[in-house]
Amino acid sequence: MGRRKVTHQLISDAATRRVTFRKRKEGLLKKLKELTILCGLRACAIIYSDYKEGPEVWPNRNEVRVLLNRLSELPVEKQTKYMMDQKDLMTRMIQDAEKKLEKEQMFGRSMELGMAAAFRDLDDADYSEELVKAADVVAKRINVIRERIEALESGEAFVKEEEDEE
Amino acid sequence: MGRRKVTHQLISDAATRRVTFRKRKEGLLKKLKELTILCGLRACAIIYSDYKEGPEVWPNRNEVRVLLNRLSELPVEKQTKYMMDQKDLMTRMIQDAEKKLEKEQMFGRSMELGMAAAFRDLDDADYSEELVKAADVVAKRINVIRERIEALESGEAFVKEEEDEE
DNA sequence: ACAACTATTCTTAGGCA
DNA sequence: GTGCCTAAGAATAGTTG
Repeated sequence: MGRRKVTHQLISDAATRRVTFRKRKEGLLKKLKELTILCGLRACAIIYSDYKEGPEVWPNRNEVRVLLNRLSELPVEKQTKYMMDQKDLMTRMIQDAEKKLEKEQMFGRSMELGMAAAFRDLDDADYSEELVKAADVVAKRINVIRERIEALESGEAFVKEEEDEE
Repeated sequence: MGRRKVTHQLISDAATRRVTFRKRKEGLLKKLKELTILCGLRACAIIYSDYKEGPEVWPNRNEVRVLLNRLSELPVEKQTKYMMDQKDLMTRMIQDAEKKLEKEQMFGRSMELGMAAAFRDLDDADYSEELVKAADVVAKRINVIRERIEALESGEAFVKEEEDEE
């Protein structure tokens, strides 16, 4: 009953994960709506999931289009200036990957995509020294992970499918 | 001490509004991050405010680019299929406008922009009968609001500037 | 699969430094 | 303007029908 602490890792059970997705998505959009009302500003959100073919956008496609037009109109400097730090994302992905390995779970395509996106970032823009070092750490960790994966895939057959329902 | 009920209207004091913006934005992005971790999916967010020149994006510009590329690749049917209902947005804007008038607050540029976006939506896609009726109601209300504004602006001088700091 | 319920954790408005 | 604090209030994990 009630609620347990947030564990900060992928929910392993597919059904539970799906329910949590719906509940939290609802809560999230409520928060976003409140923010726009309370502070008198515009915002949009785009969420991709395996539960629908297309993305869910908020509040509507046109608002997204308008805001994105503004985004593309800005010079690159200003776009980058207000970017959130991406080191956090990489750290997160490493943790995810390691946890997945620990639990002998799927190491699927979405994971790969996430990684690819993070790395592409490093090629086409200038980043701080700190970030470059972080990238190096990431690269080394990934090699370790890949070796583990190869070992797992060649040696055993417990890499089970459970995702991609619907 | 503590916290009062959420009032669901624009915070009138600029300083308070700004603080609330920072706090809630932080909370919102935390929620978004949790969602992506717990449910193993990708998401991004874009927020426009008067507090920065450019938009704030999460988790980074490249993730936004990747997800938006997917969005544009989809056929229009599928894009629309998963759109959230926009009637809610219009209803909200009407309420906001009316509250602003009641309190003799600013009727600023951001309001106009929001309206324009909502109406443009009605031109370039097919919407349900119900939505068209809603649009009509909106249009009529707006005329009333505009008249009130003209009356206020010509007759009195209490329409004070308080926004657009920084 | 969803909707309601509710115990519990999490979020945050207002106050203070 | 920012950062910490804390209680009032909101969100939600797990459970039930």
